[in-house]
This record gives sequence, structure tokens and C-alpha cells, in this order.
Amino acid sequence: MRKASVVTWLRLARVFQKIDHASAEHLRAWGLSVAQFDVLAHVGTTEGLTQQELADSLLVTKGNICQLLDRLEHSGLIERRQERRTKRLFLTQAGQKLFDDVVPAQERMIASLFSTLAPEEERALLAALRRLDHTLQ
Amino acid sequence: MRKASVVTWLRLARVFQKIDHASAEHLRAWGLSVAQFDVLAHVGTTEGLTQQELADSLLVTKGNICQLLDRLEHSGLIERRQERRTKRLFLTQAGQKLFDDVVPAQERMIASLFSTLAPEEERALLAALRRLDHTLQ
DNA sequence: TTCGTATGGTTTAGCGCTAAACTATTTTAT
DNA sequence: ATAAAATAGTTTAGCGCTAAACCATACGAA
Repeated sequence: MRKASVVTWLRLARVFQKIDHASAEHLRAWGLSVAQFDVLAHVGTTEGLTQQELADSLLVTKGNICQLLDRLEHSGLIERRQERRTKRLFLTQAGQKLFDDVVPAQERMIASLFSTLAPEEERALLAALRRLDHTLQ
Repeated sequence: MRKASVVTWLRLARVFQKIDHASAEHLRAWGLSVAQFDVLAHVGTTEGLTQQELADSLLVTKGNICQLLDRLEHSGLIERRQERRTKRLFLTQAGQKLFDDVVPAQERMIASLFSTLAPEEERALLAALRRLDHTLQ
């Protein structure tokens, strides 16, 4: 007999994986990967943040961010501005345009996936996730 | 004002990511990655399954499985047995020994993370996740 | 002031993963 | 029986990610 929490964890991982795949599929229409979307969305809502701050808030390493930004900068969506020893991040014209287009579409997509849950059910889900999140520092 | 479902999704992704990182950290003591653990655990509980079946049940491509197995076979944990045009998977002695050791430890680790949830809360979490999973085919 | 340390960013090796092309074998339809 | 289609596995290019080494700059204490 397998522990209940293991069953829950496996289900959580599965749901994450499926939604992540669905997002990747959906974002392909804009030529973006999920990681690139995350950067674009973050920079778009918090303009002027530094690379380290971005890494921290996405829970990835600064080395990873550096590589992602190399590509996004190269494709003209994001700009790095040196300021003292840090680099602050901004969307370019093209980046802003893409942001305005893709972020609402992506949010609609997520909303439609979650529309299967009753309001009460979704509140309970969020509450449980929050509690888990907080116990993981 | 951001949609509630987007907030829930971001929280779910964050929780997944944190538990995944914690698992990776924990499994490092046995020299296993999370992906390798998943393969080991799966083959151990369903001996004789084929590579394609394993790929399907882990929701990854057969190409990925093939590479993972190359390493696991090379390190003597798993054996491929050709049968007609398929290859069936089995644990070696060493693989079985590692399985018996690492699977319970990993399950205890997950259980301890989830112990913060009240039984009622965990039931609600699982119910919501199940419903989401089922709507994603 | 100057030396040591901390901090932000870059680079690199290596595994994880996908998509797509490829090989080989089995099945099916005629 | 044979040609065509389907299926299992392998390979490869390329992005995602980490850890760790590295570079450069800013800061703090003596």
C-alpha cells in the first residue's frame, strides 16, 4: 500500500507536465519556448530588474538566465542596459508588442484549462499549494 | 487584476519546481538524477515492460528513454532483453538492490514534505488535481 | 589607500528533453 | 507471396538547466 502523499505528488507532477506541454505547444505559434515566455512576461511586468533578480524570481541559476537572454537579445526582444556592475533588463519595441499579444493569449489558455474546476475546488487547490510552497522555505 | 486561475497555475508550477529540486538534491546521495530515479522506480514495479511503454507512462519521448537507458544500462542497473522487435526492461541485481534502498527513502522524503497538510486539505488537493488531469485527456 | 572579499555576469561540460530523420522488423492488404 | 504501411528503437541537432570555474567591479576594513 503506497502512501497517500506519494500518490498526490505523482499526480501533481503529472498535471504540471501536461500543462507545461500544452503551454509549449500553444506558445510555439509565437515562436517562443516556455522559458522564453517566462522571461518575457517577467521583464514586461517588472521592467528594469537585474539578471540576478530575474534568476531569483524564476528559481533558476544566473548562468541559465544569461544564456536565455543571449538568445532573446539576439532576436531583438530584450535589451540589457549596463548600470554600474549590474545589467538592467527592458523590452524592446518588438518585445513589448509581442508581450501585449502573447501574455493575454497565454492567460486565456490557462484559464480555459482550469475552468473545469468549481470555484470552491479551485480555492481549496490554491490554499493547499500555498501551504506547501510556504513550508518549502 | 490577474485571473485567479493564472495565480493558481503559477503557484502549482512553483511548488512542482521546489519539490523537484528537493528530490534532485535528495537523490544525489545515491548518484541518481530524478529522471533516472523515475525509470528505476517504474521498471522495478513493472518488470518486463517495453521501452515504448515506459516512454508513454512517463510522458516523454522514446528517444529520451533510449538515452536514459543507455546510461543506466552502462552503469549496470538495468538490462534490455530483446524480444521480437521490442526490448523488455528488467532490473539487474544491483538495480534491484538500489531500488529497495532508494524508493522507500524517496517516498519518506515526499511524505515528510506533505505532512504539513491536514488530511482534509490533502484530499481536496488530490481531488482537484485528478479533475485537472482528466480534462487533459 | 590598498588589499581582501563579496557580488553580478559569463562561460563550459554535461545531463534532460524534443522533434525529426533514420534503421530495422513486423503486420497487413492485395 | 510480396509490396506497402505501421511500429520499436536509435541517432542527432538544438534548447533548457545546473554546477562550477572564471572575470570584472564594487565595497569594506585596516
